[in-house]
Amino acid sequence: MKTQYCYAQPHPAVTTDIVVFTIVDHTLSALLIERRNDPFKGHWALPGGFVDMDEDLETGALRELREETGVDNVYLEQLFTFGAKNRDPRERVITVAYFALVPRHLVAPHAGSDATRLAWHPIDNLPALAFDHREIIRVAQERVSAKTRYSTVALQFLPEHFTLTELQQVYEVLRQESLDKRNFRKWVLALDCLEETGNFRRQGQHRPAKLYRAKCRDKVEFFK
Amino acid sequence: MKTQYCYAQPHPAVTTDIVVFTIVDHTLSALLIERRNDPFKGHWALPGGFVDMDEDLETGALRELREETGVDNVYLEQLFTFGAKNRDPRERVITVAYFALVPRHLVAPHAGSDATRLAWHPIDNLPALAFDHREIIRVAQERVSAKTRYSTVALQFLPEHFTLTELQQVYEVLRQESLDKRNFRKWVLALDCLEETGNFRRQGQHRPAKLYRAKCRDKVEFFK
DNA sequence: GCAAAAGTGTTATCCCTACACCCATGA
DNA sequence: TCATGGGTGTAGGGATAACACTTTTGC
Repeated sequence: MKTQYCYAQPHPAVTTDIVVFTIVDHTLSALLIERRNDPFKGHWALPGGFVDMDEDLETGALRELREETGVDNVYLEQLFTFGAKNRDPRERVITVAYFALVPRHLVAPHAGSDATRLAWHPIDNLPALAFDHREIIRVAQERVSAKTRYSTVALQFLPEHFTLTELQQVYEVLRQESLDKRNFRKWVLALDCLEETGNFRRQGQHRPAKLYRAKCRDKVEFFK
Repeated sequence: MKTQYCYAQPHPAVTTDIVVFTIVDHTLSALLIERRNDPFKGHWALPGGFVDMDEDLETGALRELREETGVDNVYLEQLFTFGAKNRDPRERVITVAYFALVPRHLVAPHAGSDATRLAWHPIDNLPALAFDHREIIRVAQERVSAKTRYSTVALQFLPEHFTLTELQQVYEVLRQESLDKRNFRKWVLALDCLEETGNFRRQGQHRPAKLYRAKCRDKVEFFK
């Protein structure tokens, strides 16, 4: 006999979905999984899945991320909860959406055990998406862009050591505008969140760049 | 035979809880209901309840608010989803928290049909609260305070017509600091969100105050 | 006429913006 | 020596912050 879970009142299913952002080739990109089953078979979707009864929401999101993409140890923040009554054709599903920011090259996403396809997609050229995932990505992008204006989230896109030019490029991608190099450096150094590592990156036939590190990595600070 | 709702996988219960804020006597206050049943019988709690299967989340929050407090037609915004695995001793309950901002005196909250007690409580002097509702209120307060810095949410605490002094008091309560009258007026008028009604409020033995109105009530705008 | 809150401008300071050239390296 | 990106300072303008007195009313 099949196990059943019964309640006096109807209960919705609850999932987490995670918008994993990174920057690929100067473009904000999201990590998507190709669905192998209906509904939306063949469409791309956000990593995510059902919340276990004995895990917190954020723990569930991290677990899904690890299981489905191999991505681990990243910045994660709750985004919004999407619960339109018909957003899933099967049953009532409420999803608590998160976004994660990861440094490109530092994480090597790989499909989970069911060997689904996994790929980075530039957010301004997304394929057909399952459910309301396009809307979720849109909201996530807005949130991340907004947060670059009053916090240090942008650092989460970079590995431990980075140059100021790399950091500036992150800001330029997120804010969709080019920034003045001198003003950017003055501003970002005045935040007092960075420190020189003392080392340099030498690449190409030009002057080596100073490497910086966040004074407090994994703590996003607010300013203004 | 009792109706049962059965699923192949365990499902959590999903509720909405609403932090209704207003300003009473120069103090930010939240609307609370005294619980008449266990768990937390006799403690105070946020209005809220289970989401119906055929209503959207925000619709559910508005319905609960109306049913339990009589509050209707107010500014409502999703806050955060709280889903710690043991936050409700009965079963797994995930709550999508909202906050509402209401003009004092304009809404006349009254207890719902079950005649529970209902009262405004200053947020810096809260009674014993049920579940994690104190934490939810804390997060809501932070969010509202933060939003006054870059949006016109503060207008939602006032009725249609108000004086600049009243508006300044709202800002002072939310930002917990006193503001310079001349600078405040210059700043708020420069936002170009207000217009004079042409009428005056005369009260007390002093010069009457010009009444203003939001150019676009019920649209919260961002600036900076 | 007096108490009480409404209303109103100017100045100094700080921050943001615009802008151009020298430096260190590898080929 | 040349090509390439790394690195640096200053001046002007706009926004913010500090600050005090006159106006209108009810009693």
